[in-house]
Amino acid sequence: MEYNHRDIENRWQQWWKDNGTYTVREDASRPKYYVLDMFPYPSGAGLHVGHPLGYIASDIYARYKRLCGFNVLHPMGYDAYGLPAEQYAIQTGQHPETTTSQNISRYRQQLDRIGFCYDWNREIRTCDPEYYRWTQWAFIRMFGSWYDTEACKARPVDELCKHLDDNGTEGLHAAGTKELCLTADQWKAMDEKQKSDTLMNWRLAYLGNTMVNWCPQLGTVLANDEVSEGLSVRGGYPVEQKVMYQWCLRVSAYAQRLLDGLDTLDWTDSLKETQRNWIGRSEGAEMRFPIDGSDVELEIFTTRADTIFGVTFMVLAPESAYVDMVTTPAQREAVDQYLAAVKHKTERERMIEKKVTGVFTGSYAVNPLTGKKIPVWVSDYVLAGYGTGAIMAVPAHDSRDYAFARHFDLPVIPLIEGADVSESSFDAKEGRMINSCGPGLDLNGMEVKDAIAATKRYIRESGIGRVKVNYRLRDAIFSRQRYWGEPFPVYYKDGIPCVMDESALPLLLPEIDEYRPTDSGEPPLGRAKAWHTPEGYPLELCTMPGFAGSSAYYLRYMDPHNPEALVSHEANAYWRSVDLYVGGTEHATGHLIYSRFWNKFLFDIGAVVEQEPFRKLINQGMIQGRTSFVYRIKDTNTFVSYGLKDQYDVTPIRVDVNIVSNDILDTEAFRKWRPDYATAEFILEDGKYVCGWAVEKMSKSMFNVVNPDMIVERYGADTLRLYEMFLGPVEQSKPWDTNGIDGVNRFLRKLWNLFYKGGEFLVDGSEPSAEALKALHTLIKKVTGDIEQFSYNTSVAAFMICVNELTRLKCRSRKVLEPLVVLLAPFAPHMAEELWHALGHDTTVCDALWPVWDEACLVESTVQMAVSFNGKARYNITLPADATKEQAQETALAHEQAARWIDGKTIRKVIVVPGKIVNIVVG
RNA sequence: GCGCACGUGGCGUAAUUGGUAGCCGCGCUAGACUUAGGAUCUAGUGUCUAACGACGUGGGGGUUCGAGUCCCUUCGUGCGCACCA
Repeated sequence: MEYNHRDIENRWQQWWKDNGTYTVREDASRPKYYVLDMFPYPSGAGLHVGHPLGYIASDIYARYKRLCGFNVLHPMGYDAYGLPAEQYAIQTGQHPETTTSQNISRYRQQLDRIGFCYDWNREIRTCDPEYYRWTQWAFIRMFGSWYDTEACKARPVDELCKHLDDNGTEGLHAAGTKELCLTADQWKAMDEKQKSDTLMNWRLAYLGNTMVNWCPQLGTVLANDEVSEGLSVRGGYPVEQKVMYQWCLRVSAYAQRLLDGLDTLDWTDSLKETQRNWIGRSEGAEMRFPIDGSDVELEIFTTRADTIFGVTFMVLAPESAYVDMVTTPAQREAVDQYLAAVKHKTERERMIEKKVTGVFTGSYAVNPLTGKKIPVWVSDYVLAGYGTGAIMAVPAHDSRDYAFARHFDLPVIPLIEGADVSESSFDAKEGRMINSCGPGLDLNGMEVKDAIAATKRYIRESGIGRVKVNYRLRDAIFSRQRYWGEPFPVYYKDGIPCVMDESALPLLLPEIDEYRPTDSGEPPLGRAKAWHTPEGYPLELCTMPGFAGSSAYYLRYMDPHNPEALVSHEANAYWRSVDLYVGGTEHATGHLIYSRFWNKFLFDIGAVVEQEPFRKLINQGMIQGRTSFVYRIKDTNTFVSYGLKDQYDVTPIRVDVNIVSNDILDTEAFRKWRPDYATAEFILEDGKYVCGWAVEKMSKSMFNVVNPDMIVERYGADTLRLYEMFLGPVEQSKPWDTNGIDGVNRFLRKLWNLFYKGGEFLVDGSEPSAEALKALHTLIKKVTGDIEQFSYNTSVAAFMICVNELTRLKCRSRKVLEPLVVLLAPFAPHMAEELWHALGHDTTVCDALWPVWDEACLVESTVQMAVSFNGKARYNITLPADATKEQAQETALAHEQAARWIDGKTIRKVIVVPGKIVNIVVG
């Protein structure tokens, strides 16, 4: 019987389905293991060859853990809300739900063909009301919570209200948008609307006027991680800054815990570093500078309080509330002009230009240490969103301040001995302080480090400010002006935002006739009929962002059909958290921050038992596409082959990789590809049209998407699985190519031929030779170690070596081949299952026992001999079995010679290579 | 600019973690077999050399009996943050 992948794979996929092989139940008698993939967004292009890279890696691990006796949870679902489906809906009028479920069926079909061990009974979709009711539920709970910065946890808003009733803000330690100061009487005197507005300052889910990233083309706001270099990550449209009244999540309250938690995680250092960067903790001080001749005090944040004697001006962010307060009538016009100019520039333009701009407000601040008057300026190099939106400028020791001072001819006072500030600032935190003496504080002669400490102490004692930790991490903007997302369980009662009762969930996404914003500029939900509560209060028109549904999905898999809770306490206490999470590194500052935040919040309210959602994380590399190009001669419909293109004036055009083979274009298929090209002419080289190529991200718009279906069809799923693993380390990105796939396929056929020859099943009960056993046990040892380290490429190589060896030995022994099948099961489950049953088993290979290697088999063919050296040290040397006496003596002699180097030191290890000595390790 | 990775044959990669550099696969070369294929098998394949041999892990330097691996420096690539005070 020949190896027929189609027959085998179809048959066993059906069998697994019929027998519920991958159904998982909680089982207290076995240890649990939770393996999770980042669930995909079901795009219209279908699954491409890059998706399965991570899925295969996790599938191998899940299957391996099961063979080792763990009860493995390995679920899959869909991140179903998203922009592409909505944009498609706007164009075609088709309901996003329709296209989304079509795409999901396609994904499911493709996934099934690869033979994953998912428990599909646990499938979830974020757009399913039975799922998103728990997203809405979490939002309601966040709305009803505030963050106690002393207890370091979320607490119910009722307790906050009680505190305000009793003490006002006195003794209140709460993470808030602003520092509020209220007496109990002031609080109690507020009406309902005022109280609601005030509480927004502390709620974890709150409505606030915040600077948002507004994308006009998409008609919606975006979170910071959805914007890159001033462009939207999805679509690449320009993004501008704008103040809007939006729902936000107070992620910033958890900044320190998100930072601390990283130390407990088994993630790569680079990913942790990325998150640390994103959280951006910096220790510094907040200081107040009074404005001369006014009651206003400017509050600034600095990490270089030690440079306070070098402050020669102050700078405000254009959006800062201080600007209005300190601008003098004489400067009013100039300032307004500047603000208008800044406002017209997008963030991207600001970043590209990097020109020094600014305007004087007319006011002077007073340096609290020297009493000197210093001018207050406005400039867009100061960011409104960081610190207090105002800075003290120290041009001698900050390059940005330096550039500004030089441009506007402001004084520069050097504060560090020997620092040359004639050409540029001296930013390093080292050296001895000079020019730094004033009433109450003398830093002269101190090292910078000590000066920072001394200044901090002074600030605390003198009351001119306070030591403060600042984070770069901002609150997450949670409103999206879109249709295809979770509706907020929020209504407005006389303008006061209220959340719905949990018992009323889910709040279903209403049907609308068109998916565009309304003519009056309201979000699409403004088109919904009867979009109000039974009492007639209007419902929120925005929907939640993409990360809402993906923030707690891993919890729902534990208990996917529970109508009472997101996850029952029992299920959560059993599965706890994800032991292994596999996904792309692109989620480092998005999903992986939000999920950790969400989980910590759920932990605070007692809904889950673990502080961190993902114990270990592996980032699979991206499989890039290899885009093919054709070259059209300008203003013609003639295309010139790659080698001749330099002779013409050409435009490169991307062409569908599926009509290109080995860089040769199928010209007939090209003519049929697009109506424009039906009449295309070609200038060929050697009768062929050669395409150019480039490595780019695999995406539909680049026409470089390769679907796994063709590979599965031609070579089978087992070959695809092995090949994707064989390509290189899972973490590494690489362009897709099929150059080595034949080798992997050949290996599977060779392995098959160990069991079958000419249609006959040849495995027998004979005793294996020592060599065959050695080959097997070497493999067991290697593969077991490799799987634990996700080094699958070397595992596949080890399989090849073993099979080649067994083929050479003509080994047909069941004692070798049966364990081999078990080892194969995680990698090539279909073939393993087929062979397992051929060996006479009637249960699945998934329930077999992972073999343990026998060290004795590995050393059996070598002999151990003891060599003593000077009577002081004694150690073992392993020589090959066929080593001659002469060789052994030679070895001993070599030791003696080597001993001259080691002179009195202890011998730790001796490494002997067959025949000759290499070295002696001494300690 | 700051931070984090990484750099090995024609290609993808490996190296027991400081111990024979190049495992395994692709490709290539030669041969065998054959109703000829996108099949299978055998041998060879880092560079230079007719050969002995020498050289070889981006470049330079160092530690070590011994360095792809550790340290310094330089160049190059990728990723993250980026006017964050």
